[in-house]
Amino acid sequence: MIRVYNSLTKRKEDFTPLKEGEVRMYVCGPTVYDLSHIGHARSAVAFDVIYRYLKWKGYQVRYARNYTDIDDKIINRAREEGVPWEEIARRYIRAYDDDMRALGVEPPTYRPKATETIPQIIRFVEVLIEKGHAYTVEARDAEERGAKDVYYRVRSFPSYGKLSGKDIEELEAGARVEVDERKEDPLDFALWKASKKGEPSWESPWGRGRPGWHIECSAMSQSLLGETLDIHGGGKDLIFPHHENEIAQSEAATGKPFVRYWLHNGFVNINKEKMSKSLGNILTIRDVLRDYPAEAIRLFLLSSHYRSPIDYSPEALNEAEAALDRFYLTMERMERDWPDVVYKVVEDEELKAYLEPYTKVMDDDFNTAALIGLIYEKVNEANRLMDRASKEGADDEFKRVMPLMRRGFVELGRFLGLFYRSPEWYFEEKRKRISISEEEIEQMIRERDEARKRKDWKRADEIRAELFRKGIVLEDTPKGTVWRVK
RNA sequence: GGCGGCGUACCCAAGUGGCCUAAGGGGGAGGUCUGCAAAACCUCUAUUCGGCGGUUCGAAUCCGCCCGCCGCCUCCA
Repeated sequence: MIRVYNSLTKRKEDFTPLKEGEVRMYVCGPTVYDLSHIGHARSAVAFDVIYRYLKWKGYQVRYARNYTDIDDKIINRAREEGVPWEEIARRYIRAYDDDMRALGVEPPTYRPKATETIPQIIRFVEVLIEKGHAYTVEARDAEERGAKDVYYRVRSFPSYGKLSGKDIEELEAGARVEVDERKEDPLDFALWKASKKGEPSWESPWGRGRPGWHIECSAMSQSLLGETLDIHGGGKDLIFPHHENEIAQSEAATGKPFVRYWLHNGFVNINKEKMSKSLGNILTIRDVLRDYPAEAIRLFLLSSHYRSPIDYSPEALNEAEAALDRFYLTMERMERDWPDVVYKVVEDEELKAYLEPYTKVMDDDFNTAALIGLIYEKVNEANRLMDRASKEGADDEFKRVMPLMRRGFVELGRFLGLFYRSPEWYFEEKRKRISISEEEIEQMIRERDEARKRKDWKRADEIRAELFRKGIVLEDTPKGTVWRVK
């Protein structure tokens, strides 16, 4: 039984999807007006693991993650650059997709765009008006005469505030939004905005206009996944007002519960501070990808629980990379030194029993941090067993356990998106980061071997030190000298 | 001001009533191996979980107060 922390009830609950064996999940994707940062990566990776884990557990999962491709920020950006807004949206959707691919994030089942959901959005707004949850007002500065804005009537939804724990009266009192006399209530939010001159617009019953931000998620999730979702995710900062408003829209329109389990991921901080444009400490996914292997970034992100804040630092990424090296070094040793043992086929039942402790921590609110801890205990154990076997020979227990371990790593890696490569592939990738050629390295190693044969330790150590400066580590093994990237 | 979260070793980070006399990674000290290293392994590095009280047979885990940090309340992953 999977248990999840539900932001709505603020408790961990047993996870039972509405329809047995099927999970419908929706996660708020990016507004595509700029390159995505490491915080977007965290959200995407966290829900990627949840998605994969649910599938791995045997659920049939339908997962939607949207692109908000129409928004003030996109329009502003287009204006600044003097290009059509569509171009901005297209450019950053592509950039986001590239980043996700680099990070090994699986594409969701559906990737809807707001601009491709306009008819559903319009229909949704109409329903809200029909049911008395929305009203139109005369638009200001509209391009088209007589065009209307549509607002959601927050007071018409009694449980408004149930997700964010906010009290409508207190929100009212502390409202920082500028007063707009056309609105019945300062808290009312836009469902549809009449477009101004030069803005993108669509035909609607209220004249040419464009959708508000919150409505697109309600409309997209409903049209793709139905009226009640099992899981809805996003960053913690979306709880209010975005997700609160989604609930108000969807539940007012359908009369049914919108979401069974609300999941929210924590932030990536830099020096304990939230990343923000104003602080100028935004770190794009690309920035980080330039300095570290994508898998190390994933390991860093998954080494903390998804709800906790994590602090980004070069040291933290270096540690993640070192830990990954350790894993692949061990895997390499297993496959290279004990091929007859580790590749032995393991029975499904046996594997299942072996993985039990691992799935137990994942079942507990997707605790990837604890899982990674367990994996590294096994890395240690694998090395210990191999140390012993190489001295005393491989006994039956060794032959039984080693294939399970190898297979276990691979299996767990399937939903973590980690530990799934061959060691050759992993180290090959690291080699791309160094400037010295393999021929040069081999040449220097041969030279060093000569020196070693002469017992010219001084010269041998010089060569080793020189390679080290170039990012190459040498290891003298009984089978000869091997090298790898630092 | 309202709402929410966090504070575990030198650093990162699990654990949230008894498997904890507290995982895992990094770092440090010593050792095995080695020409010396590296890698790997072994031992050590929190009798203690921000502080003070309380509940309990039993608390890092529950409750209260205090201290410190952070987020949301406006666009935001």
